[in-house]
Amino acid sequence: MRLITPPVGLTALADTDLVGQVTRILTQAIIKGQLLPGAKVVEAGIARELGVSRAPVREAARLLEQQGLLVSHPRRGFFVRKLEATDIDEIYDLRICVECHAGVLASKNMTPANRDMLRRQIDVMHETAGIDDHARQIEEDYKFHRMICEIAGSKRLLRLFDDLASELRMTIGLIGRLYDDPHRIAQTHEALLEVLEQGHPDIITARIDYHIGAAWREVGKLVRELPSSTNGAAT
Amino acid sequence: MRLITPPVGLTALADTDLVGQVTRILTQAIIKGQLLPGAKVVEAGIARELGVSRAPVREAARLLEQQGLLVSHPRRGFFVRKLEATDIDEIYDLRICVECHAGVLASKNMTPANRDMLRRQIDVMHETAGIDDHARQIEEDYKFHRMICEIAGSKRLLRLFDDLASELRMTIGLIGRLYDDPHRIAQTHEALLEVLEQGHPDIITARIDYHIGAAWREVGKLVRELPSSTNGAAT
DNA sequence: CAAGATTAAACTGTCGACAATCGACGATTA
DNA sequence: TAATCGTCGATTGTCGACAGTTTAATCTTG
Repeated sequence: MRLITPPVGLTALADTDLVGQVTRILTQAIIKGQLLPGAKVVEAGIARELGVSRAPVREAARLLEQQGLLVSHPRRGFFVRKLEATDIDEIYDLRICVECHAGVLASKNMTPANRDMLRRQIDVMHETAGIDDHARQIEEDYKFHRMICEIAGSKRLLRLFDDLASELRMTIGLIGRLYDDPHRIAQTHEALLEVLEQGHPDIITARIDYHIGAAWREVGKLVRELPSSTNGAAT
Repeated sequence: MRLITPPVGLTALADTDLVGQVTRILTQAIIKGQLLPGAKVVEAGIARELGVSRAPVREAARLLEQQGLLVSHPRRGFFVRKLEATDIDEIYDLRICVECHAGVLASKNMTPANRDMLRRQIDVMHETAGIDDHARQIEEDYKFHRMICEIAGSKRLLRLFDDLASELRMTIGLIGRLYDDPHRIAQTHEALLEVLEQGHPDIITARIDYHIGAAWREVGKLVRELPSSTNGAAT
């Protein structure tokens, strides 16, 4: 069977997928702090506000639960997850494990195109370093690390990174500021890129371990300084 | 309205936590091969067969999608995921990454109680080695590895392992038999436990890397031997 | 006035229904 | 004859409703 009508290269039009939209909106609301940690997510309320029924909201909430942004107490509803210090530790610990691996894989797939992509991202980081938009700066930082996972070439690795990043984003509103000078952070990434190009697994691992470990220590310090909402959302 | 889609032979269920039950039942149906890879999962059919409405079934399907057991084609429904050879590779690659890390963490938390638990599990593996129940043998193997993740003490690490194992379980019906003598596999785990007790990170990593790598190579060989359903579940 | 009991409101879990959409099959045309 | 179009049944996406449970608000009582 031959191809009868040749494709003309049109972009598929936006699906009116409500579940996906609700998921994105809720995620943004949590990141932006409109939904504070521990807050109850009332299905009917969200549904009314968005002009949809509860069914899509419930399905979206289940997704966000699986993703770690919400917790579900049966018969009582969904609540915005409260990240404890131990959660932060777990996430950063996994990040190190995962990103070290991604780095090694990525270095094997390193092409000029990939190198340029990373290089350009570092440029973007330098550009946004001057602007007073911490959320944006953190986001550009994530983008760089995400690229490494993309280059590693494993869908599951990438999804894992996205999940972890998504959980960490919750803390942006909490922390509110970067833990170091943005330019300095960008420079750190230059060094990281250099090591990736060189391609020695041990060195890459050590470097990424230190890189993320540094962030871990700083964020951990900040989190422990905070009023540190003591309860665990249980009862 | 007649029954259009043929029943899959699912059992009835209780009346609380429907979503959880449907999730478990569908998972089992996939593992046991009642729902073959590529098969369409008709919401109404499943719902009718289980005696519930479509709402819980949809939510369960969404969970299984996030978990990688199902894929969703918008407006066309859910289908049982088809694992390609590259998927197997990704999963085992991640398993190595994750379980090496878990092993190192676990060795730090190693207590007599933990040691005994692992030891007993190896005994169980030896016991079931004689029985002609390959699914059971594989399950006991997973249990041992899961214990290591439990001992590691990170909820996220454990969940990650469960997700990966869940995806791999899909292949049990596909592979159908163990890739090696069960007793020999059990012995391998004894060596693994020994290394864990000793507590040298590098040795642990190397050992687990080799241990899982061996399974990877064997399973990979089996998968590539199969008719290897070439298409991607489209149409 | 405080603590427990009681009642009312709100919310979740689940269901059945309806319109929009998809895939299959047969009709149509060159 | 083969490719395209039109039609129809099956299935999804979404909705509004109802029962049971949880939460709060109010009342009772020592």
